[in-house]
Amino acid sequence: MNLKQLSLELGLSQTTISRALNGFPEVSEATRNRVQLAADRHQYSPSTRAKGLATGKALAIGHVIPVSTKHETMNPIFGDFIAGAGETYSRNGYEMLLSIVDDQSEDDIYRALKARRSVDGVVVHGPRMDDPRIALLNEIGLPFVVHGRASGVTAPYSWVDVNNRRAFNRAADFLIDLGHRRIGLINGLEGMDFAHRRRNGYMDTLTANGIAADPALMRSGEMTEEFGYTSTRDMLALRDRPTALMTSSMILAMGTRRAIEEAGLTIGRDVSVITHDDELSYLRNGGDVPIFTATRSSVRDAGRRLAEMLLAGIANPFSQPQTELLEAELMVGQSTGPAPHL
Amino acid sequence: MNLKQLSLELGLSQTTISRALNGFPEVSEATRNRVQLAADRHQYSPSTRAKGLATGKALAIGHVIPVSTKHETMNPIFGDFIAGAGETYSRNGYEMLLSIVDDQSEDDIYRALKARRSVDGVVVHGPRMDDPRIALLNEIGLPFVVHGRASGVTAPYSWVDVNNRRAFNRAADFLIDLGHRRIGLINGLEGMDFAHRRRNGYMDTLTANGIAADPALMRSGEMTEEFGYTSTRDMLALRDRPTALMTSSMILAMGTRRAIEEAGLTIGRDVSVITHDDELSYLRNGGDVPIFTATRSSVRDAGRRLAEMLLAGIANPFSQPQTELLEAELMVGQSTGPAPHL
DNA sequence: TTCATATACGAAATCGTTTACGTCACTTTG
DNA sequence: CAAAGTGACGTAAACGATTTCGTATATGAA
Repeated sequence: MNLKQLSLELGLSQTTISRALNGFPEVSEATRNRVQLAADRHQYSPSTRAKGLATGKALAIGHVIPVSTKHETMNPIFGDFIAGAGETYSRNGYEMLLSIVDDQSEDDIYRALKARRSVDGVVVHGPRMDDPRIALLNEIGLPFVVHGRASGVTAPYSWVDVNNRRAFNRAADFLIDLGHRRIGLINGLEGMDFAHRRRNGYMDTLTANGIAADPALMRSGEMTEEFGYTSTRDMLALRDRPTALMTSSMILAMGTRRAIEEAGLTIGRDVSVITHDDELSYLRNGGDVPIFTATRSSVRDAGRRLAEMLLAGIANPFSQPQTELLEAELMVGQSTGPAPHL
Repeated sequence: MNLKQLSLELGLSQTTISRALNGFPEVSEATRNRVQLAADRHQYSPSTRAKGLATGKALAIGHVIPVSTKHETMNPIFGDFIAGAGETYSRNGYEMLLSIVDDQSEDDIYRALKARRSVDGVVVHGPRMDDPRIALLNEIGLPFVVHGRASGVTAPYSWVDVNNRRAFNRAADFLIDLGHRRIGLINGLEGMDFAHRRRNGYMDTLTANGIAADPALMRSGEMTEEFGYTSTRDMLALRDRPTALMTSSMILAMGTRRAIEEAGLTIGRDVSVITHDDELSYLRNGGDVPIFTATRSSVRDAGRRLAEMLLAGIANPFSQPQTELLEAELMVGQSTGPAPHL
């Protein structure tokens, strides 16, 4: 069913029908009702393509998901993030376009999305330090919001981020208050901006408390269970082993737990663990009492906020870049306790 | 840059340019090169919307991701699955449209996708038993392939699935060969078709070996770590506790491990565990030697195959429904051993 | 030379909307 | 009562491609 067919059936012009359905004032309530009824009856809904052509808007947002070519790893937070964003999109009549792309050829994708005019804006996932994508998107003039930030990029841009530094400050503080002095960090890949900020938060707090950061206690890599496991296992094998560990994700923390238990130690007693928790729907951190003490911030919520910000920016093209810094809560769970006397 | 601008610059008609770029024969090689060069120079790529309008194809595939309204849970395999499918799409010039939708209002989404003509076909995720979506899609005439199957649906339809029944047959057989008789099952939600098939595989093998299935040893629910944990904890508290457990996902298995270790038992000695492993990129089941003995089948690969099947079906509208049954490998890891004498 | 046949290109319709202008029949106003 | 609004609707031109017919020139055959 299309406009022409409807217009024939109703004996009205396509113009009137279009206006009636889009809520324009220059159409009487009587005919508007008549049109609406007929449209419902035939389940008419305008062709996105034709509408897009006519209006010049795509009514779609692009998400470009980088997949590491080396390990083919896809960030597990991604699912929940787009679940949040998708909510906002559909509420506003937008569609979501997904591009999976290896992190080599990202540039081309953004250019192509712009050239083909298939989206009105994009979300930048997994920003790295000095991320070149921000300059690129500014240059080609495609509206965007970054999930996270890119240290080193001076140009203004819109972003939604968790206060990673503060979160890891507080986590480290919490451990130090419990008497820990040997605190390890198992972090995401070094080039990722969030990992950089978390490490800074961790190191600053250590330094502020007169603790020298020990490179042997700092690991960064792809955030898999396996990496959490091997990192923890190696650190626990040190003669001067850590009494506490901070990890950047629940999945890393699960690997950490495996290594701790395999070493015959008890989590929360022999080794304390604090993890960052993105509140992934399938990885809930326990019920009433969290399993892991964690810095918690919902990535799904971040998706919602970011989508709203992007849509607002598109609706109002001359607005200034917006930013939003989400604070993580520190949830005390069963995985932390006073430092043991070794 | 659009066709008209290019045509003005080159002194050719839009027709010729379109034909040159789309590889039609009625254009001389000389002008084809000239056009190609100019197009490259200006980074011209045709507007998806205009092209779609003109050709009647959307060059896009829709993925409708159901999110359980009750628990807001999103299936963790989803990310890797679309990573696989996305590869195929971009290789064939297709885009991927994502709709996140609560499992109530799925019908409307399919109808809307059809009415708005925004996709050429859709992927059905998470089929349930007697899933009504298959009849719906057949009725409205939108090409589709199901990831999984729907027991009870008699109409033919295309699908790609893992041989869940066989996988759980083999896993149960393996445990029985090791001497286990009390074998628990921690499965996905009862209504999900895959869960049904896995349970059948499990029960058949038990029955075939003269073991009565015990309802106390069978659990099904949302496949979270938490559910794996509580299920295992409860089963281990039984006076006649299981010596082996089968779980439907790595994440469940991690919860299972937590409960086993918390109970002071050792995995692979006191309690054996076999899990199904979808080879999620961030949840690799160990390195050379798998952590968990597992029935393994790559969901990313399934995504690739399914996307190919769907595109083929769209290219050839009168073809018969295709099906593909992927076999899972049994990988022996460290989580299984001979049944202990209780 | 003439007619058929490629070869290489162009004009214009088409896809399904939106939207800038008309238009026409009634008020309303001075 | 004529001019000026106003309310309700229609005409036709976009939007940016593809595609169906043409058409002009060159080539070959009769």
